[in-house]
Amino acid sequence: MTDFKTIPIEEQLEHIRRGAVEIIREEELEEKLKRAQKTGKPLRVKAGFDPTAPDIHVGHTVLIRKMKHFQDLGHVAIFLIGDFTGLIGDPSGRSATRKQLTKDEVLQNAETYKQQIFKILHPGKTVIDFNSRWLMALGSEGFIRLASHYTVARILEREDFSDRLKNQHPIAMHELFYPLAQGYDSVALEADVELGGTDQRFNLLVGRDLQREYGQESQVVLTTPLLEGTDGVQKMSKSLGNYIGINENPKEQFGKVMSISDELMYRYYELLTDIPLAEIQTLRRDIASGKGHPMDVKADLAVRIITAYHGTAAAQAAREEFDRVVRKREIPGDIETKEVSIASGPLRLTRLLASLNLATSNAEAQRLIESGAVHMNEERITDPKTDISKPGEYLFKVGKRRFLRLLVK
RNA sequence: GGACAGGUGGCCGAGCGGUUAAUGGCAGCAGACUGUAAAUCUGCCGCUCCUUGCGGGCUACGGAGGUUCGAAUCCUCCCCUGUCCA
Repeated sequence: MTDFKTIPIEEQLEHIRRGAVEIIREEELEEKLKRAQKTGKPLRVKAGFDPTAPDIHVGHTVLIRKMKHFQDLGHVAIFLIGDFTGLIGDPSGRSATRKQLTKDEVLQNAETYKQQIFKILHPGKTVIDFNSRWLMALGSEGFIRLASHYTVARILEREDFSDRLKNQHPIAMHELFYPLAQGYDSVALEADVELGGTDQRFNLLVGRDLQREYGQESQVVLTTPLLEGTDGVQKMSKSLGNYIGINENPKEQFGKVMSISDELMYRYYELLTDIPLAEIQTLRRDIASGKGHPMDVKADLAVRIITAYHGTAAAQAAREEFDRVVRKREIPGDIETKEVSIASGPLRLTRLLASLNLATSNAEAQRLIESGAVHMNEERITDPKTDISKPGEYLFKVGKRRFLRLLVK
């Protein structure tokens, strides 16, 4: 078995560096790796996650895949669920305080996490922990004592805080404690390395300082980029609706990957696959010279991503379905069928579309019809006053990708 | 505690007594085109009713009242945020 005890340090570093934005400090990492090799003791690599959002999208996987890289080298990955920090909640804004999670909900969310992250991580090599274990035990006295290890000026250095201060936006007291709590996690776990998105840089660095304060060797900090969402501009997030969920069905995932811009796909290649960087460069060159076709390259990317979560067969099927429905504008293989009765009189199409969830409201249905988006039995409907008055089987198509078979009785 | 500045549609951000469901941008949806749900261009973008009309009704500019024929726009009180002073 090859792992950190035998793999040359330089090779390990190379593996770790891929996709990393910053490693603070690389010399320290090298030292830690050398020591691990000498003592046979693996590094403890920690990354924290929010307990309230166990819906993982491929943006999160950039970080999780980095954990996997460490695991591949034989190190220990600690998947830390921030149930304590999540308990306090981060209102940031005037909306209602985030609801507190019960112990049961946290455990349930942890299960959901496992079910998703183990598509990437090795279950046997992953430690899952909860920060309430030690942060709860601190008590208010311990918390204030913890706070004495850091100064206000240093906390306010955080860009996000100083910006808000400058722009006259609110900063709640408890927000100042977040970096401290997170930093203390590293102390409690005696972490050698902490991974986080670039937005976490400050918090990760606080961990280094606190470890030193508590007489430990400082962790190495490795930041990963925040992946742009399908819009190509903003970071991927569920609330912006520009995400690709790893639990989504393959067809949906395929479409979403195909919807990213040609430029963005190289970034996805780099951060969401393990294809060597040199090969990605070749793909780019081939497309620029006309030797390769961006659509095919993008479809390959989609297949690779989907294979990881649903297997090869499902990925291929998704590709074929996409070819059929989107490229050739044909009818998809399996269409949902619903039934409706006209016993009480003819049905106005607009209302029907809304009730079938093919449109969000009657008004929306009318707009769709007026813009030529609605097809019934392969014929475009242009009259918003259309009624369905005869029984039979109808095939509805709304836009390019919403299909429904309707049995009218 | 005092003085001042703010709170507008999913977000950002105009409007500051009347064709204002509210300019513009982003996001979203649709159509055309295509090499894909890329790019580009165009249209739409609160809900609802019908006799589908530059139609009717309802809801909307932090909250509650008030002034006015008429308010997001003026007044009063309250809530929230920030700045400065104490």
